[in-house]
Amino acid sequence: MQKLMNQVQLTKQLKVSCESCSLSDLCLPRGLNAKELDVLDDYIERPRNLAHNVQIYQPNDKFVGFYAVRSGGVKTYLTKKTGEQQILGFHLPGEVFGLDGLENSKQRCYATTMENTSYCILPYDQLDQLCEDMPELRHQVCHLLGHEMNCDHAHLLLLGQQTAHERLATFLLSISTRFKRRGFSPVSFMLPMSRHDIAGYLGIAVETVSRLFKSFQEKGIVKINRKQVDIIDIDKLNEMVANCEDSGQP
Amino acid sequence: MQKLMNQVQLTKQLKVSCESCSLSDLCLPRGLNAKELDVLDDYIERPRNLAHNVQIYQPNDKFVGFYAVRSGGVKTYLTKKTGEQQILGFHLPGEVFGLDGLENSKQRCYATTMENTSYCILPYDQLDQLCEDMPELRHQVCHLLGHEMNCDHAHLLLLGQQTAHERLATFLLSISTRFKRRGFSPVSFMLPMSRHDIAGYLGIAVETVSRLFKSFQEKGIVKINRKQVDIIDIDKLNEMVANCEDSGQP
DNA sequence: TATGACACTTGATCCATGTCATTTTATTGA
DNA sequence: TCAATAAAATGACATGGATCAAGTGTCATA
Repeated sequence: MQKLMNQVQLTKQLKVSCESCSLSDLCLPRGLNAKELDVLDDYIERPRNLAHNVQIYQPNDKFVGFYAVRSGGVKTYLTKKTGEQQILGFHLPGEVFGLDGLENSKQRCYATTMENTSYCILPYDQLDQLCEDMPELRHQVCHLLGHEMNCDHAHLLLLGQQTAHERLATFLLSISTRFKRRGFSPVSFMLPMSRHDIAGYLGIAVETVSRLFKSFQEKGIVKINRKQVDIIDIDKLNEMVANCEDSGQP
Repeated sequence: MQKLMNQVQLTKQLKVSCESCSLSDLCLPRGLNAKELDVLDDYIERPRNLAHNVQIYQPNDKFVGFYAVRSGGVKTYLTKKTGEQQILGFHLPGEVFGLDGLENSKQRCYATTMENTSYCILPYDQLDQLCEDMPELRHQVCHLLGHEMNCDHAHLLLLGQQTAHERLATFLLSISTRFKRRGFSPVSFMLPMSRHDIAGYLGIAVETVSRLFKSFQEKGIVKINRKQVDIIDIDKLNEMVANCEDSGQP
């Protein structure tokens, strides 16, 4: 019996369809009906596995399609000639990246794994074709693009107007929210990225990240042990960012 | 004869079709054939005129579609509760804005005119419908979205990794390029935005903008008179930003 | 041509972060 | 188990821009 179960699970894993993927309702297929999902499914290039710190693409690489993270984590970034990286985004399981290739069918930034990572590819030509007959998919793609854009805008506000304290608090809350979304604890998690990458995302120095983590800890807001984060006082974090974005709500 | 000419011109102006618009090959219709253009044309809401400093939309307003600037200039921005504005983009004639509404059919940022401005609206529902039968339009929309995204990414690099000098140089070169694109002088132009807005875009203080303009002028790079900019030494400007983005090219 | 109102400039001062140097801690691999 | 290496933390110091506080110029309106 146990053996049979394993067999079934193995088959499912081998198929790795969107339908069987636990992340599908966080990912691009969200909102599609079973039939639509089935069509889309046929075109998806099934998960590839990469080790830690492997480059997935770089500027001028041909744009093949959207990438969906299944496990692990990916960072996208631009660099200065002097080497500094500006991290554009961290991409966790269920999230999509690679949209920067849409403008000219060439990638514009770098994408690199932050740990052992598996991902799917949604080839753009097929996706585009499917959009012709599937309004729902079209909307889903636009929703996704709009979402990315709004994330970038929030990131611009962070880099342009927030203090280092506010930036780190915003960052922790963002990661927390995303763990929660996947059904994990929003107050106790393992960061997938290095201090260096956090600094690159927040536009501050690594040393500042270290010092701020220490300061947050001393204030009893979080407990940090290397990459393990435990949020002790999430209200305090929310308070810290209360003035940061004015969404027009009261 | 003269009278007839005027009559013809008047008719064309009244119609204000994309076909007759001098900006159409910079704008969304770029790349569409005459027939496609004609179909699109029917759906476009014809130019509206607004005075200086008028709000076009704000967060939570219903998303109606894309906006195309015909004349004047528009800024889009987010604000902190304390009032600071992070300018997300300046939108000059021929450029499109309002894409932030794609995520949830609600605008997420503010859009305000910077001078007397006229613009067209491309209603989203119709645009989406047209995309079904017009692959070229679909590609054009994706191209546009990709472009916006890449602009935001360059802006992130600017805010996260560049010095104030580099930021201002990058900004001047960007405006210069966009004037050139429209067929105007790339070295002598009138800025449509205030010092305050430049500061908000670059993530620095107004005072710093003033001092940097002065410093650039003393170095013989530009001549600034209020909003009138004359670029004296564009090579120097390019030099200043040479290390800023590494596009992977040699 | 006076009178605000506002945008911009300039100067003086301060401080939040960056930079550089060193130590500590974790990780890897022989 | 012990280097060897890399990542993170810490300390001392420097500084690019922010902030605050006057000024000056410009434009609109009466």
